[in-house]
Parts: sequence; structure tokens; C-alpha cells
Amino acid sequence: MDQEQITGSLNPQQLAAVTAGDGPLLILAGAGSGKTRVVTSRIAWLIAEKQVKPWNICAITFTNKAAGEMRERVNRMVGFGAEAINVATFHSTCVRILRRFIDRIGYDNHFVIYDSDDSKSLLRDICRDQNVNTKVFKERMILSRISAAKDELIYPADYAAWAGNDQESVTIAGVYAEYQRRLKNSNALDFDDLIGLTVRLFQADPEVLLYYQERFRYLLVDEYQDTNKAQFVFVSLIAQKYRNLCVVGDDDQSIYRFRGADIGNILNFEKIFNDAKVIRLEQNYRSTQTILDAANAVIANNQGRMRKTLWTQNGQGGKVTLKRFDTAQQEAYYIVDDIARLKRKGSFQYGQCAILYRTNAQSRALEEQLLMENVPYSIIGGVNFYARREIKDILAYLRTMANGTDDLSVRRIINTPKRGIGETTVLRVADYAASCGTSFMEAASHAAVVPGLGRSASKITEFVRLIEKLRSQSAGKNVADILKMVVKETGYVEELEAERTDEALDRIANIDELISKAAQFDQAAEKIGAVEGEGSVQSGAELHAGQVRTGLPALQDFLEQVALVADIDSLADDADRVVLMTLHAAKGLEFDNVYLAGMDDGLFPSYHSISSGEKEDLEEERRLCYVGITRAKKRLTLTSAKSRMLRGQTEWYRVSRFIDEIPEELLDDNRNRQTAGGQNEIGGNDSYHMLSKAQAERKREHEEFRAKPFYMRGSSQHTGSSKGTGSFAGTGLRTAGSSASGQGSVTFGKVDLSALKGSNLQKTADLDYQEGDRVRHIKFGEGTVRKIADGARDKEVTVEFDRFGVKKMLAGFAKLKKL
DNA sequence: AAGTGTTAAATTTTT
DNA sequence: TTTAACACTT
Repeated sequence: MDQEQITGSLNPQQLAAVTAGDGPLLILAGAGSGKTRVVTSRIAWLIAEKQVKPWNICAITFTNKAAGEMRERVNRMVGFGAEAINVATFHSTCVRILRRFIDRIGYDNHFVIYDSDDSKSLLRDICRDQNVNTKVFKERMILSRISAAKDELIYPADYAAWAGNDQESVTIAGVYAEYQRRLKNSNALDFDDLIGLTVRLFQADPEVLLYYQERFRYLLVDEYQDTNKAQFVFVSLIAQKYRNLCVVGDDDQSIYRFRGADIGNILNFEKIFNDAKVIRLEQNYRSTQTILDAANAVIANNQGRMRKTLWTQNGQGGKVTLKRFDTAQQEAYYIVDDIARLKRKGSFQYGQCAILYRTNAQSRALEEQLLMENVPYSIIGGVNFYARREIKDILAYLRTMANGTDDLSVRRIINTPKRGIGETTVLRVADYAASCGTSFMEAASHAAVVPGLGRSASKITEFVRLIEKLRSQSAGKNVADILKMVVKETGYVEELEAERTDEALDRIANIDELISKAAQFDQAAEKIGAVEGEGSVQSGAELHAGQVRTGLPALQDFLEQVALVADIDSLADDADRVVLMTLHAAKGLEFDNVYLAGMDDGLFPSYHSISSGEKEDLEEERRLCYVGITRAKKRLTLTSAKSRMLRGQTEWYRVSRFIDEIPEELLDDNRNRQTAGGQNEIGGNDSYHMLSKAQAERKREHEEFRAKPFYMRGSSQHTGSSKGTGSFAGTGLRTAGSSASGQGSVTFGKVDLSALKGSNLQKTADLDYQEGDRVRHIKFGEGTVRKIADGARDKEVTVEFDRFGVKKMLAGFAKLKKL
């Protein structure tokens, strides 16, 4: 492609960004401003005009999907030689580096990657072994502290030093150190390690760093506003030498602060790289002016932004629709009905419609309604396919085969399917392994000398033999065949078949799906097979290169790929289905017709962000809202419900404060409009009367769906990667045991706080009992209040019950009555 | 060792 | 509502 083809149709700002010379470059790219186009054009331009070698270019994204898209476009623009450009995610880029060089910092190059589930089990073991009271130190809390430390490149020793005398921090420092020690013993890396250890490798080994500085002379980073400190350092180290660092991002779309993303990385880019060039892309090619006006108005309420205002040459477009309903079911009914109506009218295909929400739990009501109306859909998010039990089990076999030192995987499968090996046996082997300083598998292979095993020893030996057999039979096979063999030899599917339940059938189907994914992987590997390692293709679908590998090496490649897939990666845009996902998952996507469901204060913005008192929390929610609004190209609908069922309880909500931030003239607002009968204009879910045959059938299907356990839902034809989420929704406001009126609208901040009686917000309010008082609990009976302490979110009350001993509970939950 | 029942706990977003 | 850990049984 020549220069004219590359730069021909760019606007002046885009052109400036594409053709900017060497040195640090910050491209502030507003939503829908043609960011990907600019990045890919710049890559093409560097090669065509600056004679940069393709293999000296590295483009980094956050998701495989983004990497895949960029790869595709780069291939199209650059043509010959494009495959030598490194286009990959942070994580997979780091994995490749570590696979090659991690032995230089004392790890084994054949490490496995632990997902968050694995991390959690590991942590549970540690807490048990170290007698950490998980009532006080919640596992999730510890994990997030460890993760935050790693994001900040704080190693266990630093953490311990920092902890000083603070008891809580000292405990966590101890757990962190042990966690890291066990990871290393298992030859495992968690997600954060992938970045953190790469940085450590660079810092420890100048030779390796120099190698990558030379190799990646031109570095481009997408979604820069979401980088954390470790990622920032990683990028900076590589860019240090040639300083050709081009970062692209939008501070208004930074939505991963909770996960360690540091918006300062983009806000301070000019300060850190003082000769940086800054280019703003403010022309939007995506949305109507009305939609942009709404987005601009909302985000204007945030402080500390980089100046930037979106505009478009697209028309004004229709107003933003705002609908308020009594219940989430009515909200769902309206949305689905609207989609079906527009489809009938020929206005939009299903695939052009998206329903976005704050929390995964909201998908349920929508999903039920979509089923009722027979509207095809797919859900992104919930429980990751690779996080399902049966999938994790099978993968644990593969991991054990590929890396026998991975204790967690070995222990996961040692009695799955059941082989009569119980917990005590496992603990004895684990103890022995610990005392010898070997891995669990190593100890198991000497079962005869492990003390106290008795008759179980033979069972352990049998298991070890099974693994050996699986290993030796893998030789020369591709991954799909290895998988089939594993399933057969272990009797895993056999056991499921014997169960004869729907659930078991579902699990078997998932295993089949895994096998076909493996087959796809094998195919891709064969295709690329001829290309040699280092400078080769790496994209979402085909993470691998090098010679065609079989047996255990192939297995390792496969494991690596599946460890790094995210939900959003599976979104296929060719199917004509309505897409449901969280606002987070929607970043980077666009749809003609968008519904933002659940615009309720306490849900969105979340209760947490409202009550934390941190301005930054609310601002992040607002950025999320900005992201949501700017997904829409032509039509945007905001919906809200006065009440929703949450954890079996009805919660009442006021309309989201973000709605108030949108100028009224942009809104088509039904909030107070009622139909003649005084009824809300939208039908509810009690419209079951007068069912047609087809409707009756749908109703039956629907009820079947409802009867299914949550984790089983979504494998139906209607859904792609639907995963029935088990997650919880944000805590809304609870009007305790409330007057069923529904008038109880509650407002935070400046407004009406009168309805807060009995709500969670009682935190700061007074409890009607104090220390020393006698109280009654609905389950525990009578007791004496020993202590009332301020907890994170609510007051923690310690009560000594007459018959149940001392309990610590949250005041909001306990509902204690003073006697 | 394995299966069953009970109970407590809880509240976001996920590379 | 859902889950996961725990206690209790067989």
C-alpha cells in the first residue's frame, strides 16, 4: 500500500497521528473517532514510508478480540510481511517473553498459568495451613490486596517491610509470601505475575531487556487509560532506548480503576515523556449529535479530565428515549418488545441491537423475556466457559500431564472421577511432600514410603500410573486426540453418563465443545506450522506459531491459549442475535440500537460508588455511563425500574443521577406519562391471558428454563456463550420489610433521605441498642451486645448469645431487636 | 469415603 | 437468590 492509500481519507488530526515522527506520541482518541483505523494506518505508514521492519513493531491491546481485529486490519493494509508484526495482548506478549527467558530469574520455562479460581484455592489452602482466620481476613480481600500489590510491583519482601507493625498488613504479608512461594514450587504464574515477572526479568537481566528494546523499536499501546503500574513500567522499559512509544487512549473511558488501572498513566503522559506529542481525535464517526451531546453532558461532571469534546457530522438523530417502569420484568418486556417491533418494521436486525447493564445479574430478567418472545440472543460474561467445573477438571489432567509440579491441578483430579482417595490420604501425601520439599506428584510416586497411607497407597500408585500412561500415550498425537484419550482413560464422561441427569448431559456437551475447540486449535496450528517461531503470527484465534507440535508440547500451547481467553473474545459478529453484556464488556464495541438497562441510582451508579465517599469511585461510574452512551450509533434507550428483585428481596430505586445530568431537551421522557386507564403504558409480565398456541409453547419453554439450575442455563440454541451467571447484583436500597407502596423513592446526597429507615445506610445512623444491651436475633435468640465497631460498609455488632455463643454480624443483616 | 442436609454469608465491574 | 463451607449421616 502506498502513502496515498494509507492516508487518503483521513481527517487532519488522524493524518497528523498517523504520520507523526519518532518519539513519544499520545493519541487522545474520543469514542468512535476512528482509533483502530489510525493505529493500523500508522503501522502501515511506518513500514511503507519510514522503512521500519515489520518485526520491529509491537502493538499491544487488552483483549484477544481487539488484538484479532487489529491483526486482521493490519494484515489487509500491510499485506506481505504483516505476520511479522507483533499484535497481541499484554498478557500473551509477556507469556512469550517469559517462555523464552524466565529461567534467567530462576523459574522453569514450562510454567502453567493459574486463573483466579486456582489462585483462590491456593489461598484457601494457605489460610488453612497458616491458621488465618478467614472470618476476619476474607479470601477475596486478601486476594485483591495481593493482586493490587503485584500490580504496583510490590514484592512480598517489600510488602512485609511496608507492613511495619500493622497487624492486618503483617498477616497479609505472610500469606502473600507463602502464596508466591507455593506458586513458584508449583511452577505456576498467576495473571498478575505474567506482567510483574516480565518486568522483574527486564530489571534483573539487561541483556534480555536490550534484546526486546531492539526487537520492539516501535511500540503502540491501545486503551492506554486502562494500564496499571506494572504495565506502564513494562512499556516504559522497552521504550526507554528508542523512545518510539505511541499510546492511544481516552481518559474518559478509563473504567478499570478497581483492578489497578491508573488513569494517571495517561493524564501524566506529557509530564513523564516531556517531549511527547499530543494529538486529539475529536471527530466522531459513530453516533448522532444527540447521542454525543448526551454523552458530553454526562462526562462534563467529572473533574480532572483532559480537555476534549466530541463532535460529529452525522445528523442530529432522534432523541434519547427514557422509560421508567415499576419492575425489572416490565423493563425487560419493553426492551424485548421494542427490539422485536423494530425488527418487524425492518429498522434494525437483531444483531444491530445490544442491551447493556451494570451487573451480570441483570441479564436474567432480560434473558427470560427474550426466550418468551423467541428473540435470538447471546450473552457475554457470567461464568467463563473455561471456568466450568468439568472443563477445569479436564484441563487439570492436561496440566498435570504437561507439568507434574502443578500441585493444585494434581490435587483437583486425584479423586475425580472418584477413585476412593479421600481427604486424609491427600493431606498425608501433601505433608510428606512438604517435609521432603518436593512436589505433590513426586511424593505420590513414592506412595509406598509415605507414612500412614495404609491401603490407600495402592490407589495413589494407580493414579500415578494413570498419569504416566496418559503422558506416554500422548506422544505424536494432536491436542484433540489427546483430549479424547484423557476423557476415555479416566472414565470422566463415563461417570457423568452414569448420573443420567440433565446436568450431567450438559457437562458432557461442554466437554465435547472443549474437544472441538481443541480440534480448531490443531487446525490453526497446522496452518501456521511452516512459519518459524520468533517473528511469527500471533492473533486471537491463532496464538501459536513454530513448527507443528504434537504431544505434550502441543498440549502446553493449547493450555496457554485457553488460559488467556476472555468472555468478550467469543463474541461473533456474524450471527444475527441481540447481544447482552455488561457495560465493561461493551467497551470498544458499537451498535446501531442500544439499550442501557437498569439506570437506577444504587445500581448504576452502584451503591458502593455512592456510599464509599470517594469522588473517584463515582467518577469511574460516570465514565462507565459515558462508555455506554457512546456505544450507540443511531438509537439509544435508557430504562429504569422502580423496583427489582435482588437476592430474593425487592429493592426500590430512584432513577439514576446520570439521567439528571442529561439535558431534558435531549430526552424523550415517559417518566410521568400514564395511559388512560391509569396503568403504566407498558404491559407487565402478567400478560399470560389469552395465550396463542405458539405463546403457550413459549411459556412452557420459559418455565422449563426457569426450573433449570442457574449454571445449566444458556446451553440452549438461543445462546452462544451464555453462562447463566451466579453472580450477585449490586446492593440497592432496601426499604426493610417495607411498606409495599413503591412510593419510597430514595435519594442520595443532597436530596431526600427520609426513606432510609431500616436501610443498609443505617451504618452511620444510630442503632437503637448499644454495648451491654440485651437483644433478640431471629435465629439465635437472646443475647448481650458485647461490641459495636465500625465496619467497611456497616456497623459490626458482636453479640454473645445465650445459646449460640459469640457471633459477629453486620447490623444491617442482623436485624437485632432491643429487649 | 461419600453423600446429604444445614447454615451462614453476601453484594460490581474481569484482563 | 445463590453459593460454598461445614456438620452430620451412612
